[in-house]
Amino acid sequence: MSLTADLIRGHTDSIILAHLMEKDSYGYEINKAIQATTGGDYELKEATLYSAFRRLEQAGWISSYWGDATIGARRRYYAITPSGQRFYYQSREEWQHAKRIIDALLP
Amino acid sequence: MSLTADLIRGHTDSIILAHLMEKDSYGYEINKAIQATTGGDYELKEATLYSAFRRLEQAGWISSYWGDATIGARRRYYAITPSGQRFYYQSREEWQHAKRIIDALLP
DNA sequence: CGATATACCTTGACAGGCGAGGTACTGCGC
DNA sequence: GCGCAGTACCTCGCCTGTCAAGGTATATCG
Repeated sequence: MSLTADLIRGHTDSIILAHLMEKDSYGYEINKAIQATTGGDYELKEATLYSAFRRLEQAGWISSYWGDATIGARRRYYAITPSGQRFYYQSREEWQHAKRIIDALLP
Repeated sequence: MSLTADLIRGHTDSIILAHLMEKDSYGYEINKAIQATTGGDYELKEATLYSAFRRLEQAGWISSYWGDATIGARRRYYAITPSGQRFYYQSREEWQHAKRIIDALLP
């Protein structure tokens, strides 16, 4: 929801990478998965999602390839790279850290 | 630290309000308090702090008055308003919510 | 045939964070 | 007496991430 959007700002990259840790995926599917795991409480806006893909690919944390487009709309699949995996683990630790800090500051 | 800066983005307002819940305070002191409670792990940049004050005052969540400047540099004190208190409690709940969402998305 | 769902993408505006720079006063050491 | 560190405030302008709005194309179902 829009309520929490500002607070989750900055976590988009990690959230996307988390899904790519499981398996290669594409934009639409990732977004559906996020909605599913949060029970509809959160979703990425398309513009946010695709600008994140561009950012992540430029950083070398993901790579992309076109899926088989013999049927249906073509899909651009993304795969996480080794450095992307390292970045993900690091981001998760930073999240744990940030969480502790914010919890300490909001008594 | 710069590491967590992006992740805490968006929590500046709540963090400031949290300190004003205890007592009226001024910029410099609030920042020192944040550094103290986080053991130096986090600090607000001055520009961030003062732009937040402007934002919060415009929103009617805090009010300001000049402290006694008979000695030392003058201080502008800030006090939280009733609507600011309501906003603070609401923000804290939203943080709990956002925390749950992010935890669910970063397994 | 039109609506809906899938699936992608771009543009441009906006807001928050912050580096860099500035002001002014006090107290300390040399 | 002078410079420096600490206290305390403030502004300007850039950068980055988000997202509303708009666009494209295909498959399915009634």
